Amino acid sequence: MPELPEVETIKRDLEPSVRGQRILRVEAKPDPRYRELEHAVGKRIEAVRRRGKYLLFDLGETELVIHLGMTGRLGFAPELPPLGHLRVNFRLEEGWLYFNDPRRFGKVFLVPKGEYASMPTLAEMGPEPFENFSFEPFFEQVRKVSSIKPALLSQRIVAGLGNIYVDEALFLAGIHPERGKLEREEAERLFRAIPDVLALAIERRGTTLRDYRDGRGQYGTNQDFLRVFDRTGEPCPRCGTAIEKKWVGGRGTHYCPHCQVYEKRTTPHN
DNA sequence: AGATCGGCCTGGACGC
DNA sequence: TGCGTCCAGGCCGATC
Repeated sequence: MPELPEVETIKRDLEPSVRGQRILRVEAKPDPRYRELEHAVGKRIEAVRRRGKYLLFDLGETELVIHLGMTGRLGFAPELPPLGHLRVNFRLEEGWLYFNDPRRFGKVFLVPKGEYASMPTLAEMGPEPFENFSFEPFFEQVRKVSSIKPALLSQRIVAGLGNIYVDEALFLAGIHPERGKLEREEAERLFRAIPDVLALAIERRGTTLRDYRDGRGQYGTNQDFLRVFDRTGEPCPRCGTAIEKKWVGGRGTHYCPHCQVYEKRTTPHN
């Protein structure tokens, strides 16, 4: 469910509410997805950060790592909301930090600060698209991949893209999702498109297709601005050709068959 | 070493 | 109405 823009929105919503508060109690059923949480009791939340799609709560020597999976929803409220799948509840000094997750793909781990061995994707996360993202290392990677979409979903080339924003960025860059071995000009377009797509989605507080809510339980608005994702059969906003859907790397993939061709272009695009 | 596939879960949409 | 099937924003480990 949540990709970088959604997680960033939640982070910005929660930080001012929970920073400085002590964790008084933790409620969670025994489950390998919710690990070592008893050690959070008594700790103060010193800061809230985001890395890719992961939320990191600094508790001093330890760190609370939360990944929302597909349907996870994290929020802060004076009282626990009446949600049907509350998995982990943190009682703070002034309210509750709650984690609701119907499908239980999410994870809540307490780890020694920076110890991410139990979460390989986080441990091997690529650069943040708004911080240390630079073109040449990006090009070095994408010039070698066999298929660009699965490569971007791996989080190793750049952090934070999921199924929605990969499709949107590839559309904006005019690149077919299965294209491999990108040339420099394609890589340049994609390198620009990634932060563009993500920044606009953050401004719009994320994309709510079904489950996503921000840190206050509200919808995002970016779903109204998607160009290809979930728009199968609708006209391409650039050329009018019907958007197609196919399976790439096991994920439903939306693209314009006219603007995003598999072969190398012989004429400059846009 | 890299790519691919199934598994993890529940709920909603759809077809009959 | 009810039932079966398929699909979903992500990650991980096994296998080729």
